[in-house]
Amino acid sequence: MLTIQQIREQKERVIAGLEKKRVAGAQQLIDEVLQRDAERRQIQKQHDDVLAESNRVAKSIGQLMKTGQKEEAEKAKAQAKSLKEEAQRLVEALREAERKLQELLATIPNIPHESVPEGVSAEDNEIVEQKGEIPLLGEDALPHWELIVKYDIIDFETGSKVTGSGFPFYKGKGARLQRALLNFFLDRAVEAGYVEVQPPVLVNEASAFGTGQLPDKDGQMYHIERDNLYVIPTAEVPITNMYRDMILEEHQLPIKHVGYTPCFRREAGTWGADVRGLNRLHQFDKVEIVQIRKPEESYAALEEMRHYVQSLLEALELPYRVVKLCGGDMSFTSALTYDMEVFAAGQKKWLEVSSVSNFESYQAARMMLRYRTENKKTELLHTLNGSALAFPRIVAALLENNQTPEGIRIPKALQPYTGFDIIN
RNA sequence: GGAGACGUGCCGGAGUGGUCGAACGGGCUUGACUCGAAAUCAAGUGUACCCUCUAACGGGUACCGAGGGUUCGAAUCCCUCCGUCUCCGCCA
Repeated sequence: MLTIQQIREQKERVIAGLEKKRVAGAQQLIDEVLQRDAERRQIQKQHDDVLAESNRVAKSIGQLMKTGQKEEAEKAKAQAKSLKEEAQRLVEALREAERKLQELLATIPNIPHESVPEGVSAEDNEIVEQKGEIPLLGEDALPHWELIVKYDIIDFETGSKVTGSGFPFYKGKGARLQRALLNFFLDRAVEAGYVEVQPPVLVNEASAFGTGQLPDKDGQMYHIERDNLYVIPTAEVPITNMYRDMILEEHQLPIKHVGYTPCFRREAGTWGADVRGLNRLHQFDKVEIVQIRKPEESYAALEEMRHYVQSLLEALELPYRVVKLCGGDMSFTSALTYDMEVFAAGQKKWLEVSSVSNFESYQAARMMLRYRTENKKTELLHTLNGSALAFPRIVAALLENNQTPEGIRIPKALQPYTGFDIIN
């Protein structure tokens, strides 16, 4: 979240940022935050003063007892008691003020980087780069949801029976392709300097809050009520939260991790004609990269991550474009996001396969993730992450773009991992 | 799942109601000594919030797994929860 210090010190910048993100009533929101903050400080001052007095009296009682001044001690006790009662009233008011302030702060999204374009929706996003040949297929080119049936490699109907819609089975070469992608993506990331981790796929409430899924995306996650655990929507959550409540030393930085997990999303109310087949699932596989950086390095790291993801798409010979999201289309927690979209020639659509974001100190503030600077100050770190990559839409594009009368060709880079060069 | 033990600062480890943010040792930082290093000696060494216009400095409050309670006063007593370890059970 934004810290109260940030809001106090850079009020105008914060308001302008929220407006760019199309937050309604930004000015009033920030005014309310500042007013609540002032209230809180005033109450805390009173509370601290009363407690300080109470502590002084309590200490003097100890002295009086030692020197045997019983009467004096009794008098002091009575005084201490009334101070204590006053403090108790104040502590309740203080908690209430803190709770209100925190609640309000938690609803404020991150503010965008200055380079983020103005805009309200995906149509205002800025295309930064486009690479690769868009394949010219004949009129008989099939979308992937027909190809998977034709070659019997992914089975949605059985998944519906066993679990529900959006939970497919991968079979035969389809399953093997998943395994190939997993190893391919992990091997590449490790070569690029990311340390592999295999995280839990269930996280507690504090972790879900730490990376910003709670309270903003409560309805998006599966929740296990009995144990109060959330099923992760992305590996970002457990991996970034490894460092929650930590003060890192400079020599530990930068931190770079890669992890594979299945991801689970309820996607309530988002089903429609344009999310057929693999385009949107409740369970899907993803390899995620995460970096934790000193603030002054984070934008260089973002570019590095973006180019790394591009190199994967190039290795897979997929035509893609890089899109910089506009203010209105960005996520709650992000300061700058690049989406990577591949062209799927069967459905003739661009599909988002990766989203690479710099959260600056937004997640770090929620997680209390800091480092000690050279002059021994503690300072919030910056967190970043990106998909590298999400499997289903990659598979969709591979199937559609590489279909031939003989079968579906597998790109060269993947062949050592699949053990075959065609699905037929 | 059952029984028991335990949870203190960067680490080890004291502390069973008052002057304890916390002995002692190690580590680390700075200084002295040295051509330099080692050894030795001395000093320092947590986090958050608040107050002082800001900052340094200073002052206050809170924090000894978490949350409650008892008390004028709790790391120390009581309750609940979480975690770790040992034994038994179960099991991939």
